[in-house]
Amino acid sequence: MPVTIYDVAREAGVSMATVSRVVNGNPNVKPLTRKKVLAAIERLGYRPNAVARGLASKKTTTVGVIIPDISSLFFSELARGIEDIATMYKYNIILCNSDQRMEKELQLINTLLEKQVDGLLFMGAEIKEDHLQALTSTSVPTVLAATRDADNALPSVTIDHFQAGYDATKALIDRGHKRVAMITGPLNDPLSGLMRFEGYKKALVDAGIGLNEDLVANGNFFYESGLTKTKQFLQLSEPPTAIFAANDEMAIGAIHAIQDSGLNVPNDVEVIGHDNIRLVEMVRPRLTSVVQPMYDIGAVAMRLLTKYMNNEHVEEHVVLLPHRIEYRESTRPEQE
Amino acid sequence: MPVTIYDVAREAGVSMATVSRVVNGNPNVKPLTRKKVLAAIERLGYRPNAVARGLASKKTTTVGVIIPDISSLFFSELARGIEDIATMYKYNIILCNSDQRMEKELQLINTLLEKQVDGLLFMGAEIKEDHLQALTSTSVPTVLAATRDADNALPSVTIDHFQAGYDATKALIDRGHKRVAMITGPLNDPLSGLMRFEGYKKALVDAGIGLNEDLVANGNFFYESGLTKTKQFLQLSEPPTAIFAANDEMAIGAIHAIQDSGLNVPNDVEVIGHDNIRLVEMVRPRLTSVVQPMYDIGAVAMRLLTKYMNNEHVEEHVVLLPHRIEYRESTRPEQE
DNA sequence: AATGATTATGAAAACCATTAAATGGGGAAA
DNA sequence: TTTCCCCATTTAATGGTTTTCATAATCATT
Repeated sequence: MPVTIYDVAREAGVSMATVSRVVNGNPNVKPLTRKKVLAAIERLGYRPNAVARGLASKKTTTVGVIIPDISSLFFSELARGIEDIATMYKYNIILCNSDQRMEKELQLINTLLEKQVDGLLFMGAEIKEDHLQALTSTSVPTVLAATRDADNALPSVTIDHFQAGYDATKALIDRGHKRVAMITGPLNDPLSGLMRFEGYKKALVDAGIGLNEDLVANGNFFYESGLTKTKQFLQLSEPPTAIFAANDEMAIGAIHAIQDSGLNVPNDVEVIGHDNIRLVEMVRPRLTSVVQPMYDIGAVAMRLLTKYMNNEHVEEHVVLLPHRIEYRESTRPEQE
Repeated sequence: MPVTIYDVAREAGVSMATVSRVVNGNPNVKPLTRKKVLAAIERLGYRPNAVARGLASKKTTTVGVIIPDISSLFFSELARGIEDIATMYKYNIILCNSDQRMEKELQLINTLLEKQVDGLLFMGAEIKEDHLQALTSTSVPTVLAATRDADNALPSVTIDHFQAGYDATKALIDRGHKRVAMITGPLNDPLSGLMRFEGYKKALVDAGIGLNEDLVANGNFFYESGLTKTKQFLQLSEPPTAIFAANDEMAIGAIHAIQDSGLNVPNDVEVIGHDNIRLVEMVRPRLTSVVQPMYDIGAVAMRLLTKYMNNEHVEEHVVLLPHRIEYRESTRPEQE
């Protein structure tokens, strides 16, 4: 029923190979022939079948994207970066939510490979041996975005989370704080969880303050957890005067907990978040945050993937993007 | 190089047809044969090629999703609903951002049809003649999510935006307000823009108040626009005592503008937003908002699409989901 | 044991393109 | 004129499945 390349060939009085050349912009076609073919295509309303093309050419111009949760402010921004660059290079995206469940992740990798994607972009928390095995069981190139495997076996694009945690903590210490609390992410998340926390600890030690267990709480990256953990902090006999939260949602929860207990941000407690999601501008006081360039991470990761898919040479397969702190009103202007 | 169904057939000593049956769960296979085939598959590490399958079966178990902007809080939630149900029915999603640019939308429709998607899920603002033409140039079923065409020619899933605008406005009027302002969306957006505004006007008229042009501002759905439009409202000689914003981001901007000018929400000005995105819980005061069930819209739209793809009977192709107002602290407790 | 009804299996034709190799025609060089 | 080369085009093979149709095997009935 649908129009095939064969129909066009007959209509134009040429072979299907010639039609194929015209469709694919091959220059070896006489202008007159091209015109005839184009006319036939127009007349018949021919639309090339990408599935057949994929089978014949072994290329689908499609990449698989495995993401924990597209409805997250953080990942949706990343996804946008991925998709924009993909579009730029004429790829489409098959998007899959994993909820960071390993079995789902493995199953998705498999499904995407069955679908013959030209490349794979993976976002998640921890990369286990099973992941590596699944991803290397094939020649399909893979790039990790905002994620890294322990041995750097796979190409990845991230920021330096240890340094980010260090910087945020040090910024608070430099403002004269001795009691700097941290609301961490889940510590089984090696980068956003563990590394930021390690950076925090190192900054404390370097400043001669040392770690106070009472001032550390494990959050889960959600607003609620920032709220409740901070309430607990405020009930300490010596509550913190500054809080670093491992992401912005928790930081905003922290701010509200502080405000709800009658205290002022930043005068009583200063707060720094992490990621600099769009939300930080939409709260009062606006949130000081470590800028993790989500869009760029996605974009760079996708760009890197295109290089692998084209067999271009890649000089450095572990990319670290710069971060910085964007100061807003949840911290006081720096002391001179 | 990769293992094909033929390799498995040889290894197992059967024909490819039998292997195909085993792989696809066809019951007409002797248990012993099935076992042999399964063993061969395991031994060879066979992974079915979905592209070849798609060519042969004319089904790709993939649906195309055209969305204005995946990084938007609103649409990413919708997308999650879509993806969850898609997964449930064993479909994958090709996700494309349109930025609501018509030429891009049309081009994406075409690309997705080339890729032989089994169905199409479209989100956007206005559905023009060109869209309808592109979408009906094919037998691939399409469902509109959070979008509707003027003639209801296409299946769609939305809420009643007129009624939603009416209800929000009436809620404010019922609280005794005479000067109820509205920050609308772009009025070329028929539902979120125009319809909500129409509902607002009707509620005013029904209450015998009538439209006051000074109390209407056209926003663009972004935080900034809520902020600036509200500042303008507050400079009027008779500023509004209540504001209905066509979405939550603008409503939060409105709250901040009010607070920044030293006034109190809700005591001086009450504010109602629209959509009930996750953000509404993360501001102080928390925002009263018209609940538009984004996740459900996505989920229901996808479910509807599966019915069309399976040629199941559909009783009603224009689905209206219920909405309601979730009251929080940006409005005062209702008068008895 | 013959018959018919099921069930299990195989052979081969789609599916719709790409692509490598073959072909034919035209022009230039010998 | 013959030979060689180049360009445009065609022929035919290929990609990995599903699916139809035919055949073979099994089983229950009589």
